Amino acid sequence: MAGMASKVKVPAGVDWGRVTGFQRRVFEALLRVPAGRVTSYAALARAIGCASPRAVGQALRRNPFAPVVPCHRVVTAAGTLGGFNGATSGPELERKRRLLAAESVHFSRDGRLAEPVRLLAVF
DNA sequence: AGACCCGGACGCG
DNA sequence: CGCGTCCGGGTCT
Repeated sequence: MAGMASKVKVPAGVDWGRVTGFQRRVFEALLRVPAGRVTSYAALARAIGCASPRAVGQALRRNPFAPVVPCHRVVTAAGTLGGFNGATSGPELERKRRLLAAESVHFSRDGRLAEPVRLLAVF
């Protein structure tokens, strides 16, 4: 029985044929993170058995299904925003912050997650 | 084959 | 506590 690990329904418009196997694993795992919660690159990597959080960031950067595949729900393990759409600061990051704010995920003035409890270490 | 990348852990000052 | 350093896996050229 292949693909039984996840019960998450694949949203319309998402075509796994357009991405690599690794990207698919990342995206499928990410689809389990609900609005109002976030996860980290490291946690996401762990969830799919990958030792390189950076490789996950790489996959998310090239996410062709945003925002259906919610790559904006991935922050750094330290609770800072991380990157978005190839940028680690500037307007793009502001966009990411606003997407999260719309899901009741807020950041303090020091740039860290206001409510760390919202970060799923495992999922 | 080489460079690049949306991170993270660790070591030091 | 804040920095520098190295490691890591995957993808693009």
